[in-house]
Amino acid sequence: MRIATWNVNSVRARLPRVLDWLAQAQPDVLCMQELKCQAHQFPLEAFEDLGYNVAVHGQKSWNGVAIASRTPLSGVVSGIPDDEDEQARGIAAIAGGVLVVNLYVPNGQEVGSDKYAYKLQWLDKLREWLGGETTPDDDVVVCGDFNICPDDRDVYDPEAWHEKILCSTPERERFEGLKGWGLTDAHRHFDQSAGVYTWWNYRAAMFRRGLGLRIDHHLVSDSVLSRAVGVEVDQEARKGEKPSDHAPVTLVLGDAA
DNA sequence: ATGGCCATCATGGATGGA
Repeated sequence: MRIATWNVNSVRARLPRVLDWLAQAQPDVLCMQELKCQAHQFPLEAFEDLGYNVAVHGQKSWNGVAIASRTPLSGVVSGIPDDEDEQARGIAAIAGGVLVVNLYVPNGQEVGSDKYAYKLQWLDKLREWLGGETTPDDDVVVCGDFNICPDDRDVYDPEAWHEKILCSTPERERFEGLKGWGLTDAHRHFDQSAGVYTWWNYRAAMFRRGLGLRIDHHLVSDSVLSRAVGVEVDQEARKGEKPSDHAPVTLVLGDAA
């Protein structure tokens, strides 16, 4: 089973790239973030034509998340972590027996800003929501665009980013808190090395120069980790015409025991 | 060379992204 996450930066602007990637990579599940459209604007038929069932949580202009799955989705929940949140940043569903939680964590803009406070509060609420929804004894994958570099190995220039947005200690503490609840950063489990990135700024030829950040993650429960074979970042998808600024990241699971 | 982009809504330029 392959569970991918990809911040597509507009599903409508990116549709040909996303469909090409789906046809080629053949994930069982694709979690998308930054749809930048309402649910009724989502190009549903194109996904269904490729054999995917889709659950969409959208909003006008910004944010928006969706889960596409080859097997039917059940128990779809949106409005994560908070029903009152007007921003469409979380959707969860059971796919192939696994609870898949797809997140687009707020960016935070700048440490100390109102948006930064919202980000930290959002992450605190997420932790509460998870505890109320499931337990780490279940098959759980919490994935998406976390907008957090867990440690300095995930940053092309740690000095320049020291305590900056995406790298500040309070953000990293929230990430560690999710791990403390009972989840494991799947990529880091398999690869201790520095310099594996999932996002590269469009500006300044950052991708060509290999200067990026690792901010898209799979946090998995122990039962999922025991089935995991590896995590793949598809840098090819960041090349070519009209790419997203994020690469798709795929958690690969072996056959269920 | 430390700056370079891109999408949305709208139809110029502000806003947001990370």
